[in-house]
Amino acid sequence: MLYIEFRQHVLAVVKTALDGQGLTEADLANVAVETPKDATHGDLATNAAMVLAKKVGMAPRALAEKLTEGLQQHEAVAAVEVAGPGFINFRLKTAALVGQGLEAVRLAGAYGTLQAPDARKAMVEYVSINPTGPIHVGHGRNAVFGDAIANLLEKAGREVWREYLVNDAGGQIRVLVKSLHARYLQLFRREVTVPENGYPGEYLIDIAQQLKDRDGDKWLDVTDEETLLTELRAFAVETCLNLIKTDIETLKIRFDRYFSEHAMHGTDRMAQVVQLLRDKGLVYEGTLPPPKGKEVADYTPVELTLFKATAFGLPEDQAIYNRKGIPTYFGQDIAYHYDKLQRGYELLVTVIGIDQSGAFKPLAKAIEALTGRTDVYHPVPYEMVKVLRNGQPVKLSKRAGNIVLLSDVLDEVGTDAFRFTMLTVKPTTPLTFDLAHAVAKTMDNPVFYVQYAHARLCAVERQRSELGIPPVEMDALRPAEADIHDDARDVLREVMLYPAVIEQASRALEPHRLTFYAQSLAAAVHRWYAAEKWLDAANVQATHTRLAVAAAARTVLADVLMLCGVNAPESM
RNA sequence: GCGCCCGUAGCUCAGCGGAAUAGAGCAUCAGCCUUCUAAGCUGUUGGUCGCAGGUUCGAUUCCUGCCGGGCGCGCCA
Repeated sequence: MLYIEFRQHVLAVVKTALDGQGLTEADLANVAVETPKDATHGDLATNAAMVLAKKVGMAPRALAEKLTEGLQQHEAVAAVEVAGPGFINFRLKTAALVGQGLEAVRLAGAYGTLQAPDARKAMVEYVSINPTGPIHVGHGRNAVFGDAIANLLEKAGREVWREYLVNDAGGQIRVLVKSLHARYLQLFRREVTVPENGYPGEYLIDIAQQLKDRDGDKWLDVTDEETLLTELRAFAVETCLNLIKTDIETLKIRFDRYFSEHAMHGTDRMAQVVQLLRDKGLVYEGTLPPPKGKEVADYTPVELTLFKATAFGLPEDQAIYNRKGIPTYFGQDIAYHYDKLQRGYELLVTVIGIDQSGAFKPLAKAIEALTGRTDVYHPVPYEMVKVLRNGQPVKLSKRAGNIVLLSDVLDEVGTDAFRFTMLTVKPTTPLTFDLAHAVAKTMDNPVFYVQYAHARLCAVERQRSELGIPPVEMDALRPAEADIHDDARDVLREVMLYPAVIEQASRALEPHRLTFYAQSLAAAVHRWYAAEKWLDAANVQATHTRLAVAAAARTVLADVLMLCGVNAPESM
C-alpha cells in the first residue's frame, strides 16, 4: 500500500541521512507523513526536518534541503519541495495514484488491512449493561462504539475477542428479583407494589407473566428473599438478557462470549488475584477514612481488605471486600480483568460510561500492578446521551421507569442512521438526541450522503453494461494521463489515504474518524460525478480508466461503511 | 473539597503526540437537471479557537491558574 510504503521510505531516508547523529526511535516517532492542509501544497507532506532540526543542530529548512535528494528517490514521487518553516511537500505521480486505485480493487476487503505493531491479542468489552431490563438509547452509544472499535482493531491486524460482562452477581439482581416477584404477585391480584428503588418498568409485567405461564402459582406464597433469589435469579437474568440481546442483534452486533460474573465466583479467580497482589505487598488489611464530599452520620471505621492504590498516586486505597466479606465492585473487576489476562489477552479495551471514571482509575492501577505495564488497559470513556422529547430533556433512569428504549429509536430512524450518527462525534463529546428531530433530520443525515455515493458508483457499473461498454480488465488497464480528471485524481488521493486512516483511528481507538473519512471520500466522489460524465461509449479507454477509479472508491467506501456497521446499498 | 469530561462560525461538531492563511455539515444568500439517481454539484456570508499567564523560533494544540457547563465521589452499582 502506497501510503505505508511511502512513509517507510521517508523514515529510511531520514535514518540514512542522519546516521550516527544519535536519532532514537522516539525521535522518529515524531516524524509524520500526512496530507497538507492546503491541497495546492501537494499530495503528502512531512514535518521531518522541523522535528529533527534541533536534534542534529541544523536549521529546519537546511535539513529539509539535505533530505530532498534522497526523498526524491521513490518511484511515486513527481516533485519534492521545501516550503514554509521547513515542510517537505510531495507531489505524487498520477500514475502512482492510479496504481494505488488498482491495488485497492485487487485487494478488495484486504485493502487498508494492516499488520499490528505487536502480537498482542485484544479483548474489547462493551455494552455490559446490567441484565435488569431493556437497553435505553444511551447504551446504544456504547454498543456502537465498542463494535466499531473491535472492527477497527481487526482491520489494523489484531486478533480481537468481543465480550459482554453480565453483571449478575450484585445487589441489583436481588432488587430485580424482588421487583419481579411483586409484579408476579400482582398478576394474582395481590395488593403489593414494586419496592421503592426497585424496577418499575412495564417490561417486568411481561416477564412476570412468562414466569406465571411457566410455574403457575409456585412462588405465590414464598416470602423468603434468599429462596426467591436462589430460585429466580437465573430466570430473571436470562429473560432480561434476552431483551438486551434482541436490540443488540438489531444493531448487528454479536459477542464472542457473554461472561457471567456469577459463574466466575464459582471459581477461585478472585482468591488467586488477591493472593497475587498480596504477594506483591499491594493488598493489606486496614481502614479507610470517611468519605469526602458528603456527611455520613453513621460512619464507623472497620478493617477491610484493601488494594494499595495510593502506591500508584491515587488519593485513597480501594476496598476489595466489603465489611460483610463480599467482593466489592472493584474486587470483582480485578478478578474479571485478571481472568482476561489469564486467557491470553494483553490489550484490554473497555467502553465505559464516563460517570464511572472513578472506578476505572484504580482498576487501571491494579492491572498495572499485575502486568508491570501501563499500556494494557484502555478504558474508552463516553459521555451520556441526552435525549430531548418535545424540546425537553428526558431523564433516563431505569428505576424511574421513563426509559427511551433503544428499540423505539431504531424503529424510528433505522439502524444505519443510528450507528452512523453515534460515530460522528468523538465519545467524550456529549451527544444530544432530539427524538422529535430525529425523523425530520433523517434526510440531511450524513449517512445518506455516504450511502448515496456508494449507490451511484454501483449504478454507473450497471449503466455500463446497458450501454454495451465492455467490462474493465483491471490488469490490462493502461490509463492515459489525459483520461484522468483532477476530480478523479482527488478521489484517488482519498483512496490512497485509507490505510493511514485505519492506522490512526485504531491507534487512538477513535472510530469516529471513520465516518469523517467516509464523508470526505463520498464528497470527492460526488464532486467528480458532477464534474464529468464517466460513461462514454465512443471512448472506451477513457471510460475504463474512470470505471477503475470508481471501482476503487466503491471498494473503499464499502469497506469503511462495513467497519462502521452501516450498509453499503447498491441502489437507493 | 476532590476527580473526570466539555467550552472552536448563528446551530451541531472535527482538528489538539505543536508548525505553512483555523475546517466540515446544517442554516443564509446566488447559481446548476433534454446527458450515467439533484438524497447531488458550484459559489457566498460567518470565528480575538472561554479568559489570563507560561514553555517554544512557532500554541486552538503542551503546562499553571481562573470562569462557565456536565458527570461522579463510601465498604452502593
